[in-house]
Amino acid sequence: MLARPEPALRSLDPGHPCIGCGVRASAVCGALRPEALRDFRLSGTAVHYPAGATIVLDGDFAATVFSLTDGVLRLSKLLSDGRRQVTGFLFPGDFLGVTMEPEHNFTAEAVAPAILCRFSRARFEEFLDTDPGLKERLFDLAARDLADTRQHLVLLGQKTAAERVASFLISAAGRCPGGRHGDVHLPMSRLDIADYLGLRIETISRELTFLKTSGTVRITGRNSLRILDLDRLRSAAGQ
Amino acid sequence: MLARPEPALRSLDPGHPCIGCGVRASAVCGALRPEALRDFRLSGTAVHYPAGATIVLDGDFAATVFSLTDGVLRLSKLLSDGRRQVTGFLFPGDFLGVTMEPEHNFTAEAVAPAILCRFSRARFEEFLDTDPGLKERLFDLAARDLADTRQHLVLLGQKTAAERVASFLISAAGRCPGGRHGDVHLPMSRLDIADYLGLRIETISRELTFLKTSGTVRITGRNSLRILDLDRLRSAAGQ
DNA sequence: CGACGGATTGAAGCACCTCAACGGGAGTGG
DNA sequence: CCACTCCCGTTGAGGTGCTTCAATCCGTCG
Repeated sequence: MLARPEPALRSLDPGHPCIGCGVRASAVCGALRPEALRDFRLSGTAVHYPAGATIVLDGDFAATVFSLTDGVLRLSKLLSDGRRQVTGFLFPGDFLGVTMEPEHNFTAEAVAPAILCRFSRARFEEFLDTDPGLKERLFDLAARDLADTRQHLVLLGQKTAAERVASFLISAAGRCPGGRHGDVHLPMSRLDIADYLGLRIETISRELTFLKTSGTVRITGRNSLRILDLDRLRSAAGQ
Repeated sequence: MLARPEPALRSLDPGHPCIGCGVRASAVCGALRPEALRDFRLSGTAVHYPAGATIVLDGDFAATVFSLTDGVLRLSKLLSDGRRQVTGFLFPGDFLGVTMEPEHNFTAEAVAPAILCRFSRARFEEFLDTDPGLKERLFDLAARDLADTRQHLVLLGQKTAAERVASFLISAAGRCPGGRHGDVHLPMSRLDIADYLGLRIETISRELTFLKTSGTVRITGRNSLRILDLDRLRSAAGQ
């Protein structure tokens, strides 16, 4: 079960509802044959969520799974007293519910207005049985998710505030859409970043201004910055 | 792909090499039919490691996968300057290499003398294709692993030292073998615990003595303790 | 323009770390 | 059997990195 190459994207009927989907190649759907994709798409419906909306709640029965086609989601877990750990962010092409567990084990909320392709889980499982490639794709996604989460453990358990912020910017540059020429778009708030990195918003702010004054980055807006010195940022990230 | 009940363990030939394996029911092998199990077992060999031995290294090509039949393993990731994050511990019945990725993404070392059942990955993948139950079992294991790791994120990102130690003891009581009547066996060193919890050994020590003086636990040995007040420990764990 | 919410900056506090000394059980050699 | 040693764990005292609390800034929207 080696990571296999992206399946070639075959041509679709002009009228196919997935024809305009910008994430078809990278999303799980990309693993499907065109014929299967039609059935697949017909079994799912596009749903819109405004910024701040909750898509699934931690502990909810997982009656549905989603493919994110547009927007950004924040995944988080809450302690009883309100402390929140953001476990990750989802970007277009990402799948919500990879583990196919009976209950979701995190809360998913829209950071930016989001469009998702929703499937009933029962229906989705039928596709899993029909199309072996889809199952393998899902397994690969879970494996990658696990590797990313372990890296996140290292960050939270061992890294300093400066290293956490630098690491975050590097991974954001790689994952957020629009990461050309060192331009990084940060759709989430400082509080989201803080809860993701296990820090306070003031610390995020201080570390960002330090990176700014040291000439490592240029803050180009509330939700955007440009990496000026990637080498320095990498060494600041502590590996 | 709901978590399915343990497959009933069918009777084995008296001469079968797996007949005496104490973890057959709970390990991945439990998903196999007796006929398949025989072939399976013949393709794997039992290997012994002394305490402290390295089984796999982070980044190593994953030519083999393992099922742990006896002992305890420590999984960890290293930063370049030597800081170490222990991402988890493996106990008898656990599988090493669930994600079937081309490279291991953590180092696995024996905390206590360990016996593992080793399989070539290529051979193991053949079994995956033959026995659909095995593949599902592996997926379920990966899903549980991911859920555990996310819970660990919450611990490292949000919890205080006292909460981390209490949480650790509770989960150790559930996972370590021999956890009757509140007796908890801690096969790993204080340093291992510290690196698992993102703390220093001195802090572990201080929190344990606090739990002792508050009457929550009784330290019965260097590697063992007894939980006297589980309710108090639970509330100390912060959920 | 004024008000609001998110972000930044500053000053003081504290949780955990660092450094250092001590203790105690296991193994070894006499 | 005891004495020695080593290693791991514990305890203490002082330091620091991040937090907490509070004030200010700034872009957005009415």
